[in-house]
Formats: sequence, structure tokens, C-alpha cells
Amino acid sequence: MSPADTRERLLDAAQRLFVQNGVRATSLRSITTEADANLASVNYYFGSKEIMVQAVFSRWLEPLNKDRLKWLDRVEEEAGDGPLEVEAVLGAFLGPTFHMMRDERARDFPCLFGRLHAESDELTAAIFEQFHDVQVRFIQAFLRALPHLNLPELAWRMHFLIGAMAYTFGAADILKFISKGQCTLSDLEGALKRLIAFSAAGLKAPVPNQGDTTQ
Amino acid sequence: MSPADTRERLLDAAQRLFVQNGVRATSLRSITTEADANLASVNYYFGSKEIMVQAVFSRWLEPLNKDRLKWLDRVEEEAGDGPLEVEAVLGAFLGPTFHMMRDERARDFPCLFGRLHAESDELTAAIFEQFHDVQVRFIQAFLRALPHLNLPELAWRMHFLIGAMAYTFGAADILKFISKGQCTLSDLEGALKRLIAFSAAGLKAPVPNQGDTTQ
DNA sequence: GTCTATAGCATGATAGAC
DNA sequence: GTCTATCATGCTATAGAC
Repeated sequence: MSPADTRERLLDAAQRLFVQNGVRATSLRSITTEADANLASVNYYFGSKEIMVQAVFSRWLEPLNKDRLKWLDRVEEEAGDGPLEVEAVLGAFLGPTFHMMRDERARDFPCLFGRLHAESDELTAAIFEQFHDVQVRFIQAFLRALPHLNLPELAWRMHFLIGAMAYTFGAADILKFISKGQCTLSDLEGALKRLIAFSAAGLKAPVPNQGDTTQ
Repeated sequence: MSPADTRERLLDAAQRLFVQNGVRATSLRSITTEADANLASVNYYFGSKEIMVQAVFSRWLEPLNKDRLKWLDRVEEEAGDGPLEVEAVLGAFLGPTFHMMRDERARDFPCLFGRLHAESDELTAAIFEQFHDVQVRFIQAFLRALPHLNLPELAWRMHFLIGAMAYTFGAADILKFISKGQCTLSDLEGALKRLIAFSAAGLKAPVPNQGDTTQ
């Protein structure tokens, strides 16, 4: 059932517990117990809790971001010299995360990542550095798809978009609460479609009048 | 400078440290040191750390939610029997939070609350129960302002909206990162206007075709 | 590679003097 | 109300047997 390799079992167990209780609140003891491994194994395989936390995140974040870029490559290729569709760029940005939830072992990673934002640390800062390439490429793509936005306006709207995404995964229980149990994340296609529809409309909205757009 | 009352000083210090380091990671020792009070004072005034955490949140959340309802009363009154404007309902929902940031003592509460979502607990569940009235009233108002949405579709969109809001306050450093330092939360009016424009467009967007809308 | 045992430290809570 | 001192517990990390 679970992989034989202790190192992988530790990562799986840590990920599961991080989702449930947060990174800080999860002890090495609970991880090694859950992984059916020895307390000392974490330090044997990783050297410290912090390095292990990094490993938990990098394990899925790296392929996830590669997926996003590959997907964006395809979208840009198909568009050629023509206009770039916002919905397509959004699909490249959001799709891989939703797709990830079809893989049983990666399933709870989007939830974990959604929750990470609140536990910001020196630790978190290191993780967000992995987004540099994705950030640069998607800013370019969005600017091309949304010629009515300048960089600061786009930055605000990407921020709202990322918030909506992070919250969708990290706070699914609140969705259930709002909808009186009628909405859950289990319909992944529907959720993705809804998030794209919502944020495409938000991104396309005209910029409201104001004085200074740089703050 | 700081209020003379120890109890208040403890709440202020706790709030400040919770924003910086998270609730779980903040020790009673650091709180009492920051508040210039004795280690035993937390247990003297509150009985336990958990009760104090509740107090930190209730202190601002209660007036905040009352503000939202009063603001919504006014919006509904002005609309009379006519149509209800989405932007006005959004103003009632979001405005009080932004307004709160003008009060020096409450300033970092929206950030704290934005970050809370990721530290969900039995503790958090109790806090979210304070939203019952606000939730009921705003769902009604949004349904009236957005007749093309049914409850499940609205619930999804409110979820996206709350995510964007929580992230705006809780992850302002990421906004700075995306915009290469050009965007900050310091222009509150601008931020509120942008968030309303973005989410009004998202809420108004037509519902994309799909089979089942209940999941 | 896996285990036990434990060092060294920080935590929340409390008892009791003032 | 405020303080010191301390308890019991839990934590990360490591040393060293097997």
C-alpha cells in the first residue's frame, strides 16, 4: 500500500499531517509514528525538520511549476501571433494544480500549499523563490492577454486570483459552511471552470478611475 | 503610549506577535515580555492561552461584523424596492475591514485574520461561528443583487471573494513580490476600489455551462 | 539503516509569597 | 494584582549499540 522506502513514507506522512495540523504544529514524533518509522529517521534522512519541510514542498512544487510552463508554452504556440485568450492563460496557471488532485499521492498538496501562506517564515520565503520563472512568464502572458492593464494593475489582480485559488484549496471547509454543505471540492472540473470564469471576468474588468495607480 | 490596563496591553501584544509569527508559534513568554507584564498574568486575566486567543479575535471581530450589518442596512434602505447594486453590497462587506485599518490599534487585525484561515483548529471553528448573522444577511443580499446565481453558484463565488480578501491582507508581502515593489497595501482606498472592481466583475460573470451545479 | 536512550531546551500552567 | 519559582510535558537533535 504505502511505498516501501522509508524516506518516501516520511514525506507522505509529513504531508498528510501538515495539511491536518499545520507545519509548525506537527512534531517529528507524530510524523515518524504515522510513517511507521523511527524517531531518529527524520534526522538520518534529512538532517533536520526544516530540510524535510523543504523536501515536502519541493517534491510536488517543482513538477507543478514545470507543468504550468509547459502548458503555457502550448497556449502561446497555439495563439501564434494572434491574441492570447485570458481563459487559456488561466487554464495554464490553474489547471495543473487541479490536475494534481487526481494523483492520490499528490492529492492533498494543493491544500497544504493553500495553507502555507499563513505560516510565513524564513522557511516560506525560500519556497516562494521557486516561483520566479513561473511568475515572469505568466506576467508576460497576462499582460499580452490583457492589454488594458499595466503592471501594477495586473499585479493587484493576480494577487486576488492567487488568493482565490489558495483559499479554494486551503479553506474548502469554509466553502462547505457557506453553501450549507452543497458545495465541495470533489467536482474538480466544475471548481476549475468556476474559478476560471470568476477570475477571467475580474481580470478583464475595466480599470476603475483613480489618481495614482502605483500604490 | 500603550494603555495602562494590563489586560489590554496583553491583547495588543498578542495581536502584534500573532501577526508576525502565527498563533501557535507565539508563546506566552513572548507575549508577556512584549506587553511588559508577568508570565503569570495571562493565566490570571484569561485562564489559559486558548481563551486569550479567542479574546484577541472577538475584540475586533464583533464590532467589525456589526459594522458590516449596519452598512448593509443602509445599502438596502437606499435601494428600497429597486435593484440592489453588487458594488454596494461588496462595499458593505469589504469596506469595514479596510476602514478598520485606519484605527491604529486595530490596524493589524485584518492581516491577522487573513492569516488565521491557514491555522484552522477547534480554536478557529469557534471564531468562524461569529459570522453566522453576517453570512445569512449577505447571502440574501447577494442573491438579490445577482439574480442569475443560485445558492451553490453564489457560494463558490463568495468563497473566491473571501479568498481574495483574506489574501490581500494576509499576504501583502507577496503582492509586493509580484509587483516588484510597486504595489503595497498603504493606499487603502485604491486597494478597496480594485478589489470591488475585480470581484464585482467575477460575481456578475455569466454561469458557464455545466451539468451538475451542486458539487 | 534502524533502534533506544537521553541531552538540552522551551512550553503552558500553577502554587504561594508579597 | 504582581511577582518568583517550579512542575510536568513536549520538543528537536544526537550519541551510540546493534
